Amino acid sequence: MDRRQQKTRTAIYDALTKLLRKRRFEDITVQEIIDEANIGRSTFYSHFETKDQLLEQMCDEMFSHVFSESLMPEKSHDFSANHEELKALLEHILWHIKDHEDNISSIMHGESEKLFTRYFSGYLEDAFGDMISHIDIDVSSEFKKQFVIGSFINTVKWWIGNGLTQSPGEIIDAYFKCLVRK
Amino acid sequence: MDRRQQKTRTAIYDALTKLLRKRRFEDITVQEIIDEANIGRSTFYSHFETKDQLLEQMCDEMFSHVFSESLMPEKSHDFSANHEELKALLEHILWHIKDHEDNISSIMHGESEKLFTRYFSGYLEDAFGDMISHIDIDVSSEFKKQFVIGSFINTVKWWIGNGLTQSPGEIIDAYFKCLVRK
DNA sequence: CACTTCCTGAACATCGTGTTCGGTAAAATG
DNA sequence: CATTTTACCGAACACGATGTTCAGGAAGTG
Repeated sequence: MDRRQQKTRTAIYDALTKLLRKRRFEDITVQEIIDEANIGRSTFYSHFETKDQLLEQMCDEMFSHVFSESLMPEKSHDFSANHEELKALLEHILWHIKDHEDNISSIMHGESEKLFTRYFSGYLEDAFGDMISHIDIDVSSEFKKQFVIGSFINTVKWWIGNGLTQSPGEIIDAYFKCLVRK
Repeated sequence: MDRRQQKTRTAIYDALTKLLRKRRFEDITVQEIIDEANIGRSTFYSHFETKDQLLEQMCDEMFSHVFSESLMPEKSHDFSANHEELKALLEHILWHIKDHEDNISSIMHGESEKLFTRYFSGYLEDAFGDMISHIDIDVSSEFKKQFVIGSFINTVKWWIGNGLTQSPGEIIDAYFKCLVRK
């Protein structure tokens, strides 16, 4: 790919990231992004059709980094071993989130938060998949799924909202303590 | 208050409610609301400064209905009695939500969903208050609060998103089964 | 019947969006 | 190198939504 394209692309990403630290996405103007990135107006529109598309592509890229590097565990037939692997996997994801703290925190306001939830939720359905079926509670599996995944995402959002104060390990421990109640 | 004011006010509310059934709040135009309400442009702006203010006031009114009629239980010193009262209170709220199904469902998209969460969360902090301190898990009380309230709101959102298929009683039962794991 | 308050709607200024296009600079090609 | 292709630039433009203003008409009040 042309170097020039790369340059403007990252200039735009960097500009948006910087602006997102100060205000919500919906309050940021295309012109501001253009000025911050120091590019021409038509250049912006030759790269992205709209401001929303920019956000989506930027998130796509970021989340694929966060999640793709977190490989799914091999599924053994031993449930408790699986359970430990799941905890390790989730903790691993939290570490990745911590790595991208700067970008993720700024995205977690306004409309863009929903993108996060959607991505995360899709990913977790796979991760939690058969763990959920092993939970022995007398409620529909749909409800179980909603409860387990929803409360996990919530917890992560809460963690991010508080500036990632605790360590990933602490969060995972606390979450499973609340969920499993051994 | 002047009857005319009342009329235009409810005309505006009704118009917005109707439009919200079809698209998200952020995609609705002031002019559309005006046309749907069949009022003059300047009339709208003499009642509300902006579109957002309209939404906020409308939600204020609705949520105060939903929650104000749900009185807090008297706090006894018997925890398990308190617990039953809490379940009854929560079920009561869900019934109120069901009553306002039409309005609430349309509000639960886009930015307005956050208003719901904020209101609900504030209300639940009171409701769950001392119940949370009685849960014996070795995690910080902040975390407990986040987990309990967050997962409840999630559940309710999920319920609403699915068209309030189950009965309030079923939802409360399922929620407490997952939470308490007796 | 006065008198006050509210509604009306056209006209206007303002702002953000997205497009167009002739010109310039920088890569790629051979 | 010389040539061709490609990306960037930015001013100008059309468009649509927002919010304000104001003079005149309609509806409540006493």
